[in-house]
Amino acid sequence: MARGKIQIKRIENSTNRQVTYSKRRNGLFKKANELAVLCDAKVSIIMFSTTGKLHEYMSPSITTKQMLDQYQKTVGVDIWSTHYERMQEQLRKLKDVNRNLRTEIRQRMGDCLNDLSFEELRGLEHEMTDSITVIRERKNKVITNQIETYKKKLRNVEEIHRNLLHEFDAREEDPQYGLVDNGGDYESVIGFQDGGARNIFALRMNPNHLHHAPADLTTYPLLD
Amino acid sequence: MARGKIQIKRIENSTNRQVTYSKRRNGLFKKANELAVLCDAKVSIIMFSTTGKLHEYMSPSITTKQMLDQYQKTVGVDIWSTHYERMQEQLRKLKDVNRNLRTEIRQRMGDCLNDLSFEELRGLEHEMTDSITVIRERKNKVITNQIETYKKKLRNVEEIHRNLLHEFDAREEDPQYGLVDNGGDYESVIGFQDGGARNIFALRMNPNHLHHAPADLTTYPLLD
DNA sequence: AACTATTTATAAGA
DNA sequence: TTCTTATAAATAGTT
Repeated sequence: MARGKIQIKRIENSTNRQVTYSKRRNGLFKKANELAVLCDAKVSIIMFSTTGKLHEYMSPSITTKQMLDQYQKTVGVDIWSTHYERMQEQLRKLKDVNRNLRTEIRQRMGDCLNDLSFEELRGLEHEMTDSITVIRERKNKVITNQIETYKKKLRNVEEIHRNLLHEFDAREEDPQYGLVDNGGDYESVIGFQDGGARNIFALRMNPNHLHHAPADLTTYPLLD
Repeated sequence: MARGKIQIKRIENSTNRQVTYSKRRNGLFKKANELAVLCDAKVSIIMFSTTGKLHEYMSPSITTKQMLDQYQKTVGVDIWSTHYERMQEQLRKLKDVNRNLRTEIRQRMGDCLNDLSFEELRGLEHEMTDSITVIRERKNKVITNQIETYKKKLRNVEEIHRNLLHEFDAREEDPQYGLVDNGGDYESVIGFQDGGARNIFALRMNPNHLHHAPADLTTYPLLD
């Protein structure tokens, strides 16, 4: 628009195009700013050059996000919907899976059996009976291991006890060490063994008094 | 910029401001289009007037969505992250819940027992034993009901059979009806009872040959 | 919406 | 990139 009129069509000379892009971009942003100030409007310009470089203008006192949120609200179409779609699908699938898992657990707890056929009930009973066998074996293994551990600890404590008694006798026979009396409280020495002796008696408690609190299904919210 | 220079500041006269907004908006869009064509660039202008009215310009051959997607990709996802955050949190929670449910089922199937203490194993065993009782009761109720149903159907079929025989005898004594012989295939009549008679024999099959295929845990993907 | 005096933008050259 | 400048384009105020 100076030194000669030009056709409005793509500038073929690359350098020329680049220069014009830079000059006109500044002009456009200046005009945009004047418009925003003069008319108290919100103006947003986003542009990409051929090479993919981003330039943007925003009215004073507004962020890009505010601008685009308002745009979204005004147009009424959710610009970001496609970005949500995959997530929403994922959520839906997870909720389904969740429901199925929950139902399966309920059935294994004796609830929600009304939908099961005779064959399914037979299978479930059979499977659970097998599982209980496994659980019982594991339980016995655990308790056996525990008892073994306590036996070893007990043997250890007894050994220490014997040694102490032995040393005590030796000193009694040789008065040069003098006689130390702590009231015969050997427990205090045994106590150093991490309370092992005490726990042995704990095993004699009636196990029926130990209560198992299974995880409540309601502690896994479905998040609807 | 004609007939006198103006200050770049908000135009107080409302009508004047409105007119200027309209004129300059057209000018801005024209400039934007020239720039887009001359320099082969993608240009997007979004603007709101004081009254909230929306006007927009997009380069030829690009949609608003493409433009904003490219913008998003260039700037980074930070702009939309707040939109995602709640969903992502939801997804994370659901996956956690899912994992817990899965573990619980596995334990009830006799897997993953290594993390359980003796008390927990005892509780699980006890609980499952109780559940099996419930399942067994339900199973027996179902099969009892089924047997009752088949008994009724059988009685019904026998009744029909008797009536047919009776009618057959009556017609044999009264030749005016003529003699109809379908080869003695009374099954075809019994068959009308929804195959009931046949199913009765099905019950005599060795139930051990019926196989229960429990839902495979792997059919509930975790969607990581 | 049209006109037009004037300002502003800018193409080409340095 | 920046400056210059002749000229095209935009537009403020008016009709």
